[in-house]
Amino acid sequence: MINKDNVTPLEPATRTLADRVCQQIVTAIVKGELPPGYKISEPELARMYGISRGPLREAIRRLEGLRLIERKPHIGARVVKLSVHELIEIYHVREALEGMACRLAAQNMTDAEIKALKDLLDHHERSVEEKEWSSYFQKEGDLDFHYRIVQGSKNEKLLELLGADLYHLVRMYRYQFSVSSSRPKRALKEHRQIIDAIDARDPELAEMLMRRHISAARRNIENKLNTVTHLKGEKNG
Amino acid sequence: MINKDNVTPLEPATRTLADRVCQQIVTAIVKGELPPGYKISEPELARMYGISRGPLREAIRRLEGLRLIERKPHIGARVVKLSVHELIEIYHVREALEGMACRLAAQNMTDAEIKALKDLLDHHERSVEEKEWSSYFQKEGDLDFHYRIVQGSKNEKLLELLGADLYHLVRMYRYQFSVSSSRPKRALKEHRQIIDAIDARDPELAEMLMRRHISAARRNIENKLNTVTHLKGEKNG
DNA sequence: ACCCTTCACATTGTCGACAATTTTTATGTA
DNA sequence: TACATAAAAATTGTCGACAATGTGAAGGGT
Repeated sequence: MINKDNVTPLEPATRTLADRVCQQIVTAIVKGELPPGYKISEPELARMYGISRGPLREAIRRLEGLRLIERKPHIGARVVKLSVHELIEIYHVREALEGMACRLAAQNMTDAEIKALKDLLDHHERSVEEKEWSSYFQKEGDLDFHYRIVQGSKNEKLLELLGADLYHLVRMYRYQFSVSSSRPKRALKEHRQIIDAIDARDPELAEMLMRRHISAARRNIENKLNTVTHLKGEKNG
Repeated sequence: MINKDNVTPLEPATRTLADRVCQQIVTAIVKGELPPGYKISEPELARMYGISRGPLREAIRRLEGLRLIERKPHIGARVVKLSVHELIEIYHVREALEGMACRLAAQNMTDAEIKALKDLLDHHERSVEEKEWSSYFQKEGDLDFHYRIVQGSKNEKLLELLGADLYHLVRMYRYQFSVSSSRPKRALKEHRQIIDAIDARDPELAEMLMRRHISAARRNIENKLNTVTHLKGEKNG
């Protein structure tokens, strides 16, 4: 179930053990190496990452706060189960939150940040043409764009909520079902419209375009996944 | 600095030590018994709550996720510092999130829930008349109302974000500066308007009223605190 | 064959001790 | 007196061991 080769063997870099291992586990969960519903065995993970159970348990408590695992006292922790319903909920919340972020970004983003974001879109466009987006754009590039908009809103709380609690889950879904196929080109076009509205310092238009963008993504997911009826990773109950 | 009498001496109730202590610390922080900027000493707190450092550190990791303390590796954890700017940010986020929640509540709340919420407002009104609201309504009653609306939205993610990440901080602010004085009566009136709109199953109106309600509360805070220029609890740097 | 009880095992929860790092204190020099 | 250096104390990070709880298998009774 778990491939030890995928585990970076504890780079003795910075910070503390619990922090590093926490980040490693986040990545493992997002990429599906620790599949949904998987029972977190403390001895097993501790052995795998070469640390003691103390720091590992601290990491688990942090993962719990990130809503990536669910824990029951005296029973154990499991990787969160994915449900279409929950993903749809997240997209509704993103619509409200990122709509607001986009409006604020049109007011507060610096010209330099706007320029950098346009350059990023150029890079995305080249990636799409070179057909390498399946590995990058589809998984990370899109959230890069959204994350920068939220940063541009200059609202720290907004950044915390979206960055810490929602984007991990979105990335998780994206890695596990490869959603969006005909969307990328369309999404890129919508991204251009959004950054143009921000560049024009038009908050209302920027918010409206972002809400429509996320709403379209949500409907795309609804259509794709309602036909499948239920999900892939139904093992490990 | 810390009054040991305020610490419930470890009720051997349910769950695990770390969970109970975590909840106790949350309350202590919200009520200001652990003041903003206070240095969390692991040995001190462990002795105070009568537990070992192991569970306490897990609790601290959880507190960190709740944004109630900030932690630096090898240095320690401190209770978050309050800033007017941050509080204003939170109210902006609440405007977007609870506006959405209120719209959804008008669609998804059951008749029984609406009835119960109206009863709660009746109770609040009596409390206000009996002048006992300074201890209850001002601190907890208002958030009771808002929390139930969010519950009524039937969106779990929304409930998590507001309940886990924002309301603790709002309660913290409320306990520490006693904001809102002429507001309660006005707020109660606005609450009635909101529940009426929900009862009428009018999502757009409900959202608009909620946004206006939170926006008014935010402006009230801005006016109150901008004149004071800076905050009370500036000790414990 | 089915179900309940009991016992052994595995896992989670908690603790005290040691190692690593930071902060404070003491000391000597300009 | 002021400042830099270095030793000392305190605090955080990590570990291994023990206790408490939950899980599952074996055995006996209906």
